[in-house]
Amino acid sequence: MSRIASPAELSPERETVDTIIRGDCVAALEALPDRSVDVVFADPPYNLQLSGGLQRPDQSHVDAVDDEWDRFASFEAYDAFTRAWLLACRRVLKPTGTIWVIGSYHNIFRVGATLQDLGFWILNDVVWRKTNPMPNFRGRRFQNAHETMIWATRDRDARGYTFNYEALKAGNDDVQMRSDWLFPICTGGERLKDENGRKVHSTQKPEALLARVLMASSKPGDLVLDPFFGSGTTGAVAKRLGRHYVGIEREQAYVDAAAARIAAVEPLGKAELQVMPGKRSAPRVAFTVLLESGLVAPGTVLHDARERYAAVVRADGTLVANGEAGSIHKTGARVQGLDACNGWTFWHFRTPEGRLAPIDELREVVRREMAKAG
Amino acid sequence: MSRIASPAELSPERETVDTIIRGDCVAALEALPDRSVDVVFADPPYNLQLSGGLQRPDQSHVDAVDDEWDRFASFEAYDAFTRAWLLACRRVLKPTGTIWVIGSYHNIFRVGATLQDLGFWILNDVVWRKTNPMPNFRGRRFQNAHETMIWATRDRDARGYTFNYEALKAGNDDVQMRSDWLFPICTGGERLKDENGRKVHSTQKPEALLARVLMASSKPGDLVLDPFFGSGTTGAVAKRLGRHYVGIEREQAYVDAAAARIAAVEPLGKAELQVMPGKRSAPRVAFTVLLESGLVAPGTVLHDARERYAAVVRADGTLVANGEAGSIHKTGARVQGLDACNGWTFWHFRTPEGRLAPIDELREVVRREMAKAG
DNA sequence: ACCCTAATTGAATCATCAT
DNA sequence: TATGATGATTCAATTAGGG
Repeated sequence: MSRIASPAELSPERETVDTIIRGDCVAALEALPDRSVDVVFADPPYNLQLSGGLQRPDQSHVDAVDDEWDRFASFEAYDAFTRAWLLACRRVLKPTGTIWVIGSYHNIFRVGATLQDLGFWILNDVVWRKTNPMPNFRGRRFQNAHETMIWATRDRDARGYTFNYEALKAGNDDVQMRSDWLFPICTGGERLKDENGRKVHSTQKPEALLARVLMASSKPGDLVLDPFFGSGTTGAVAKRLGRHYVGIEREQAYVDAAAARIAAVEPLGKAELQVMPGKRSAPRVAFTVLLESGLVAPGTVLHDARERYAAVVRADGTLVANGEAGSIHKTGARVQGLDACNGWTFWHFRTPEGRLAPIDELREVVRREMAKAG
Repeated sequence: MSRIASPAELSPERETVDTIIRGDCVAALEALPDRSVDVVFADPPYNLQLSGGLQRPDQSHVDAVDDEWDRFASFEAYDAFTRAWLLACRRVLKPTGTIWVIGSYHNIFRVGATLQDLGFWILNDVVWRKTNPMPNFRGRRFQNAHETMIWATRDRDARGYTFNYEALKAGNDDVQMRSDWLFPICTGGERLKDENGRKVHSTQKPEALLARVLMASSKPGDLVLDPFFGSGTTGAVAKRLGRHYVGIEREQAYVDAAAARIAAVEPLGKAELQVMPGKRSAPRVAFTVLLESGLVAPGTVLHDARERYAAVVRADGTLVANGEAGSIHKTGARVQGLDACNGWTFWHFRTPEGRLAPIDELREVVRREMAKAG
């Protein structure tokens, strides 16, 4: 199922979808065409000031020294590395695409500032609260019980990015999804182990986290890029949710583990993957269509829900209230003394049973008719 | 009780304790001696970049932060401002002192990176989760339900900073305090209002938040500095908790309001200066969590208790019945022809033993898991 | 005094399409 | 690219007011 490739085999002209590219992230990204990716999910290394030392953008090793100048130099090197991979991701991101980056306080502030400097526009920071974080053993700090994700568009004025607001709300007891998410860390059967029972990757992310990220910000069939693929959680969840993926990973051991893992994933069926659409994506229906189809007769009197206002429907699809005519929206706004109004939900008609119902219900009737007719 | 001073009256030699200094933060800090402050709590301007107005769905106007003090020409200008006040704070901070800075995604990444650049050493980032955040009115993003605080020492190898680990743990059901805190925003009687009933300051912080900050990272008698004093929450809480304070504030109106507020504060007796337990989080479980955690698989068919109705679970956390999708509650209501329905108790799944059980049982499983995180 | 409903409000980077 | 029309969109808490 998932192909493994080295950068040399790939070019923007060749198919890279559902592939793990082995190699350095910036170099490997050259194999991807401009503006081809819908969502980037990145879990970059933050081996900052730690025993492992720091890598330059060219992956050469920086000697860890505790001098003042070196500390500065180290942050600079990390920033340069961050700039390089973020710029490469930005090139391959569609104008309507979004990027997620996850990190901890060691690196997330530098990543966030760099994102802003490069022109990305932050939509949210989202906190992953861990149900079962590692305790603080020394008792010298608060238990580090969360990580931070930044969600951003490519550009400040980006329009048309995917956010499945309605579906998230419907799955969240009908209240909108907040910026703090609670999930367990990755343990148990989900955690990849090698033949000696040791964990394959030190920071394997839980699939539940990626599932919410991808359900929120992508559509079935979208292309998801993970430039630090690691154990392949992004690929596994993308495949299960009917999204395409490209993963980039330097270490052969991770590549192999991820490929095997993804191969075992069974994608969900089309029906289960349908995302609940919001009204925004529904076809537009003009008020005149209700008249033309006989659902509303000229001369009908419409009211607001509490019958404080009234208006009469004219044959041309306008409403008249207090002697002035206008669209359902304009008239609704005018009678209330407001700037704007959604006439579809404001104006009500009386049903045969005597109930007062919004004309939006009639629009729904029309939409169902339209759907049947194709 | 609290003295108000202009910088000209002050010098490092004169006593500045329990004083509000009116003036620019960097200039006013020159009045303070080197290494004299135990804790800095800073709530700098967030550099919100609001383009236009915002209306609620009912067309009422959202009173946004449009204060002059929050306007910066560019990220560069904001960074220069941040460097300047952080450097000034660093000079007056004791080698054993710590600094807190609060912000949102608009500014906190730049603040955090600057802290690191200047040599501060981050101990934790702490998330303030709001019980009652403002909604996202247009449904284009996640509800912005938290702010971030960074807690840092003056230097990388700082020793001897105050962290009342045992006291915090004792007040937290004997488990160590996590990095995610839950508090309501500042409203009601605590919120300072002017004679017209309008809020005095657009971003007044809750006293509970400051109380936990100061109880965690300071001792009675310590000196707490707030370089952006605003309505004086830091001073009020410091006085109540038996800490000394210095506040710096540019605007006379804020200075006056803060002075009056602090004057009315009654300090607690020594015996009462114990940690207050945090409010436990309200256990809300989204249906999507059952999917994300694998307790329910997409495609599962749910029934009511008597199997008169059926619905299919989709990956986005919605149910489909008779071709229409919606939340567990909405769908349960629709199939019964009712206005409302508790989907958790209405919809049932078949257990491995063949028993029909409400999905509420699965929610209980998740709740037990989540309870660990508060 | 009490209950129920309505109104108000909070650090917010909050639309899209046709012309 | 700018303008105007259409029409999509809110949660928790407190406070005020009516009965």
